[in-house]
Amino acid sequence: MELDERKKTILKLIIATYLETGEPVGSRTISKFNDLNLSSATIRNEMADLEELGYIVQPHTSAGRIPTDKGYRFYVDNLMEEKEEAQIEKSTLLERVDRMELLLKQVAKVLAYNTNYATLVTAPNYRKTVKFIQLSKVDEQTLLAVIVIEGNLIKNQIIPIDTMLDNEDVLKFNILLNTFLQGASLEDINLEMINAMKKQSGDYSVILDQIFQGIIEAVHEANELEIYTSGATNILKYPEIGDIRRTSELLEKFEDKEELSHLIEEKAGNKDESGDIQVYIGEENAVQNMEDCSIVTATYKMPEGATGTIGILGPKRMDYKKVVSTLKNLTIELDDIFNKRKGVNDDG
Amino acid sequence: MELDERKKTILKLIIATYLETGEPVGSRTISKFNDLNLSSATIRNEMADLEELGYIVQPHTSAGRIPTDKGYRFYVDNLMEEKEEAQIEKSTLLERVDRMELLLKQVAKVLAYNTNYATLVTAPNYRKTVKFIQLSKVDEQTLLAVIVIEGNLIKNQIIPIDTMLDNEDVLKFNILLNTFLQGASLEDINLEMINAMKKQSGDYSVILDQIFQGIIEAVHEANELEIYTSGATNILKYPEIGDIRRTSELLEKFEDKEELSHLIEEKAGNKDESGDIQVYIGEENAVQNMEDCSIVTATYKMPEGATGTIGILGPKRMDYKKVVSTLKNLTIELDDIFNKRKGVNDDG
DNA sequence: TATTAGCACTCAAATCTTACGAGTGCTAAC
DNA sequence: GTTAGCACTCGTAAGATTTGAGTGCTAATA
Repeated sequence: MELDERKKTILKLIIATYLETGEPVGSRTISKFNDLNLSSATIRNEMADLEELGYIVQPHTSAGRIPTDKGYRFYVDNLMEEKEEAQIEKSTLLERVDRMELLLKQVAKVLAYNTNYATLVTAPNYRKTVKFIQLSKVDEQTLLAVIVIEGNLIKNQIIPIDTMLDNEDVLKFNILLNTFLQGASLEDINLEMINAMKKQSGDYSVILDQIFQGIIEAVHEANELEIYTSGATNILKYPEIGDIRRTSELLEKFEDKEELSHLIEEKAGNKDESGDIQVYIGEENAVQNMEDCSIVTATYKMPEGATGTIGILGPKRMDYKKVVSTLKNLTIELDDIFNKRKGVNDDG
Repeated sequence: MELDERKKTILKLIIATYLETGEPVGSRTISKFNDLNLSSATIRNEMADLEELGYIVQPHTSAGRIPTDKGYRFYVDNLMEEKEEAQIEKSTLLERVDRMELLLKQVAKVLAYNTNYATLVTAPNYRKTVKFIQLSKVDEQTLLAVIVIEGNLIKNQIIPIDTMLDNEDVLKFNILLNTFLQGASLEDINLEMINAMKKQSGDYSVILDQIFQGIIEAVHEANELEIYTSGATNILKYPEIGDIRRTSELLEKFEDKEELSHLIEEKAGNKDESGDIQVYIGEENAVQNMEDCSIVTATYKMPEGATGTIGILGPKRMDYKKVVSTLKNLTIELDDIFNKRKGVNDDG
């Protein structure tokens, strides 16, 4: 069943009004809009239709209407025109972009600051290859492995050793490690490669084991889907999300990166074009305690084709226009940084 | 005015009961304790005295009594005997202690897990000296400085450069940097030292500036009072702390490391013996929104005399016994790690 | 003199009552 | 197709009533 123009207009007005006030919207409120020139009775008839079609609902008999998930969905897909907002955040984002970790943290922060919602940012899912390895002797019992992953993701690993090593030995190890591992990704580092390296290392194969363990740990850590969040406490600002128990459970969930990554990964599968906006409203998130929340995400893209996600979590009653335009702007900026700027992902 | 034995017993029973139930404690409840053998009327008289002395108070005329800050204080100082609890957490803590940062994070986590309160851990205030510096060339435009601070606190700094450097140059820089900076603390790195180094570096004094900037930034960062927190959302579990607004403000405050450090630094000044427990009850924390909270901290000590703090933040009505014993146990473990174990703070 | 039984009193919390009003659906007239 | 009018619904807010836990005081008791 298609909605005629008038129904669309009325639905749009209802949702827009509800987004602003948070109160159920009555027929008289809508009839007061000048450009409509309809009495409240007419609006009531239309509203009854819209309710029957499942776009709006009455919290109780003698109340105005509020949007259903379906109503929100229709609004987001068909009725909402995006705000073309001034891109104010530009200047705040541009510092210190030389390390991906710091950059993404900053993105999460900026987003939280601009929207007042809880935000999350996933690192791009690119094939994380080793750019550079440096093994150093910190003291007699301790080695330090520094591993720089493509994108300037830096991992440090302390490696305790039993055997005495002189600087000469460490230098040899460095050459060995870099020869084999530079450009390799986690999947490349298999038993075969390890054995080949051990063979070349001669007497030191025992210590090489220790070193490997450390390095694999570090690379593995880097390879996990990393998520950065910010503004989690913003969740508490929206009482509509539920009572304190539910809110607090949601908050805990939000701080559990493990769980969050499931939530996001699943969604990210849908579309891969940079700038694409995905909106998940209420029950569309099949997660407990999230019936009154919406998640809005945007995909950003790196030149190699890897994609990542930035997104916000807020109440269903949220300023979708603003959120979408903010996300779009940020995505554009991110694309810009990744594609034009030097540093973050230098193919050096 | 001194409290006689019976008043002490009654006060202790009142507070213990209130800690358990959370309800105001009436005279009849107390009179039911077998070993007391007093009627409720007698208890009422005693209670009236205790109220006059300021140890307990009635929330309203027809209610039982609850402890005042003064009452809690007396309880903590004089009435509470500590639980000698089995030290269950021992085994969980012992992994990966080779980097101070990871260790302290883990301490915060274990503490939160064991107490169900929000926890915070400050790094020891020892003089952070440079143990080791490694400058590496990651690619043509990028240097990476790795700085290991005493205690295996590791900082990475990406340094973009304009000038071409070959490996020979980098090696020279490394020798120069380590010669001057090893063992130096932040305060030692002054203009004089920098100038001396520049003089020795010959042609490269421009690039040295860039390197210095990076290193100073990293050392500076390491030198800040670092605070690790965990279990912040536990604050939401205690409705007595206030309505949702106050709780959320408190939560935000708790996540602001800056503010937290003030809170803790000020307290830490009091005592310096390892294992010392400090308790701050309600208004004793002159901080907004914390009137219904208590903070319990313990001081741990490193062999060189540096001290740090571990502590919890919870509602005034908390299980002080358990918290104190948990903190004591953890402090003992930390002391143990710092003093006997190798790695975390090796004077090598 | 310390303790206790008894009793009137207080007051928060729970329950019920009432009034209000925003908003609806329906019908009949335009 | 639109609208005016009206009876109806039901959540909310403001009182009124009840209940019960707990007190303070007084007079009797050991």
